[in-house]
Amino acid sequence: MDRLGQLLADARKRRKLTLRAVEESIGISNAYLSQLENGKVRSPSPIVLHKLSELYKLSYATVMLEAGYPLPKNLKQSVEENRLAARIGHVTEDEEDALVEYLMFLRSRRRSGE
Amino acid sequence: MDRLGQLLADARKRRKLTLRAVEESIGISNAYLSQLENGKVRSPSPIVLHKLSELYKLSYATVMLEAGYPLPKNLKQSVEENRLAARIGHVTEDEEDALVEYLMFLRSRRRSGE
DNA sequence: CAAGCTTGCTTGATATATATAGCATCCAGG
DNA sequence: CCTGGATGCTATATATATCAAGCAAGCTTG
Repeated sequence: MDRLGQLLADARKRRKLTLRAVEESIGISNAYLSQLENGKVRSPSPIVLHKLSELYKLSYATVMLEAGYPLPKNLKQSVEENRLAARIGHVTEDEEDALVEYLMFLRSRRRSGE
Repeated sequence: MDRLGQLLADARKRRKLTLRAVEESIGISNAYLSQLENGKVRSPSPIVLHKLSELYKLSYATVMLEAGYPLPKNLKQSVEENRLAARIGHVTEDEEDALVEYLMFLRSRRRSGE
């Protein structure tokens, strides 16, 4: 049930790194790393996991999964939604706000019978 | 800067859900949801974000990205442009037309100095 | 108006992620 | 031996995620 710790510890040893070497390299304290590897952390930050994945050359997705976090299902939905984005292209934040507001206006008008 | 909160708030309203309805639905306290939407949470758990994404029918990848978490590599790029779509949700073809037209209007007006 | 809801928000409490400091063991060289 | 560094670990402190309770403003219905 604590496979994440094992995974991280194995990977670190495979790379022949000490806890303090990792700490120096990516700025995560050796104390915390030790707890991570010994299963004493329930929900480490994805940012921590990402740094470790990169340093150890592990798949970030795999590590996230092992940590018990969900992964994005697939690109399907994103790609679908992307139709609008593709058509509109890049928008500034202000433009985005304006568009959202305008859309809500459009819809409220339609609902109340024009 | 607190775009995650905006994203989540917009999506919830689009689904016409109250904070307490969401709480009941996925077991995240309305108090915490409020803080989330108002940018008072720095690093919400991916599990929370996942539940919200599903309930609101948002792309989990987009939400994660907006929260400042890294994504598995191949996903990242395709979703980056997709913020607008996630915020706006599904639009009919007519609405899409109207939005594009409105955006062009916005831009033309700005270019001519007013 | 009053009583009672609904809704969003704030406050106070608890849990836990993460850091700093320090301990125990091991091993190398003098 | 013994001193000193390296290594993994523990203990304590601080920040912050998350919840339970409750407040304020707005509706609604009598």
